[in-house]
Amino acid sequence: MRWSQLLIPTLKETPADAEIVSHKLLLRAGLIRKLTSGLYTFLPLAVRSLRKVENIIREEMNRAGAQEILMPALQPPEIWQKSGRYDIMIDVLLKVRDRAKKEWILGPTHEEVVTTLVAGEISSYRQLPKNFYQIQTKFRDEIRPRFGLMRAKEFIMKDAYSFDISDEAAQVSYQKMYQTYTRIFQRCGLQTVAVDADTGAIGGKHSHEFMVPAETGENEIVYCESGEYAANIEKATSRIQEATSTLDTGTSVEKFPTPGAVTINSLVRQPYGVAMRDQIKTLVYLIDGKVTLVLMRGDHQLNDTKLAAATGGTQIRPSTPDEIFVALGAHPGSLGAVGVLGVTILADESLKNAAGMTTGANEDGFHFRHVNIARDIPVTSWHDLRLVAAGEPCPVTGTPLKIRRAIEVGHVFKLGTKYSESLGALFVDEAGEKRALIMGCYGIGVTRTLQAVIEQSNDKDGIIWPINVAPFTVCITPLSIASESPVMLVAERLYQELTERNVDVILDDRDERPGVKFKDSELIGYPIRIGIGEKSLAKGEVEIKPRKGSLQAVPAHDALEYILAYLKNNS
RNA sequence: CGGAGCGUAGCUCAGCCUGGUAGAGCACUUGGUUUGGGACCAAGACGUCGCAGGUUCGAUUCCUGUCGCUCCGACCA
Repeated sequence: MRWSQLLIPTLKETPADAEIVSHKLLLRAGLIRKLTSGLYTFLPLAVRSLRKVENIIREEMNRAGAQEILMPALQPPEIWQKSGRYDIMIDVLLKVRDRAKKEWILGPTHEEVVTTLVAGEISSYRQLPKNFYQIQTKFRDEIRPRFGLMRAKEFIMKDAYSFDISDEAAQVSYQKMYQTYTRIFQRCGLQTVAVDADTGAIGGKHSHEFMVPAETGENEIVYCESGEYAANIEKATSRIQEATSTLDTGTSVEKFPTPGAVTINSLVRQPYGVAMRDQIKTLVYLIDGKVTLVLMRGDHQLNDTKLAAATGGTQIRPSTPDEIFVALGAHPGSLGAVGVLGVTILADESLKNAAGMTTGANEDGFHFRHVNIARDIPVTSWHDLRLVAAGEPCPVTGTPLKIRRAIEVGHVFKLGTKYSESLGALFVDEAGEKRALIMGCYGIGVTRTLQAVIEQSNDKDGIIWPINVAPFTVCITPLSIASESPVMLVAERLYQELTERNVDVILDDRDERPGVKFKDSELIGYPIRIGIGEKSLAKGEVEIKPRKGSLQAVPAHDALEYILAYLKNNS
């Protein structure tokens, strides 16, 4: 392609509404433009890279035996009611109405549609296993779209769904996708880490997320440097530290005045001097309308996701001070669970056997001490509810855990029979029995992956595209564009030759000064630039500048071979 | 949904406090000079100052409302 004919609106200045480097570069390099919050137009260069990412995904999915289909983005609400997700996902569903005022859903994901398809078309174990995928636009009513393509109302996703006859077979499908994802991201030039993850509203038993480590990521991952353990912080656990006081002095619970002391920290200070880990923090939550007490050790933080997973609740929020006063007769800061009856009490595992603890007395200005949790608190059930903190022992190796931020680009789930049962996707097994299909689902945020590549690969001058997903692989930069000049003749010849070898090449035929051309090519980040100017051409040379390497003067007649060799060795 | 900030030329922003009908740089058009790292000179075009009310002789400026955008949060008692 010739640069002068493409819409590549590069910017010298950063648009005001971009916050993170990849978003700034998407705008500055002329890849995207915002229509409105969370909605973007992809310009020619972005489309080229996007198609390359999509094709890598297609090749690898096909290699893994998956079949590409294309499902409607517009979906009937009835199937969402059948699966039960119409209510659970109500907040993210975008809805439209047709002329008859009938409601439709703009699909945020396609478990319901694909399961409906399979329910109708697959009926025997002989037809299994199957894996169907599509690359399609998804719609989600995000609370707050942000960071360009990272979290948008409309985005492109590759979603795949596997159907198997047994858990063992489903495990094979899952593993195959796990490996496929690893290959896909590798080919896109992305470094990813696979981590244990919570399954959230999709449901299911196990899942892994593919994470791109980045300071600007919206997720936190917990990992052990040995590589033995990595998990999303929502799911992460650590070995329980045995620092909690378990000394049962035999002393019975004693109420003592604590005027004005309404935080963990204020009880740590004198005159009380109670260590954080010797306190019980009592949190009050409203879970599906029911008041629930959640007990944590004073030095621990509650992990909301674990709470949701432990209770199976869908509507979870902290109670308001007023609701708390009605339920417990005291205000936040003086709450406790000693002797509380008729209310569900969930406690974190780290409090098991805890004794000699201090907690609120449900009377403003008073706390209890010498609390023996087994003796004094009617705990309904025990759970792992803790938010893991850096430095805690790894559950596998015991060495200190680390935490870093990351961008989620892929997610694989074992779904089990949640959807096949609710939507009637049954098959007849070898024995003639009707059973529900075992499902898995596998997503890749295609547009997010594109931005994650940029977030991970850039420098002060601009994007550094990995060869496999660059909008153009080679940029030819003639420093004069007079049509019969020696410079332009060499440029045109190389352009022809590279095109004939199926190399994606752009010829910068703009009538611009050299500085402008160099800056633009570096901002956009083509993997290789071929500079052709009168000076070097006088010596019979052209200048080959890999985006992340140093400039090489190469004889003009060797340039083609040099580039082909470079591409072969670096992609 | 709560909090904070911002809406002035295609982009980045100034002007507003102290009201008198709008500016700079970049980009764009024309001409000229330039031409190996985001050129220079000259001329030109581009604005319902987000929108709607109010105050005022007069509002980009002050007040109210509204819409949009960005960020933080939606959580620990």
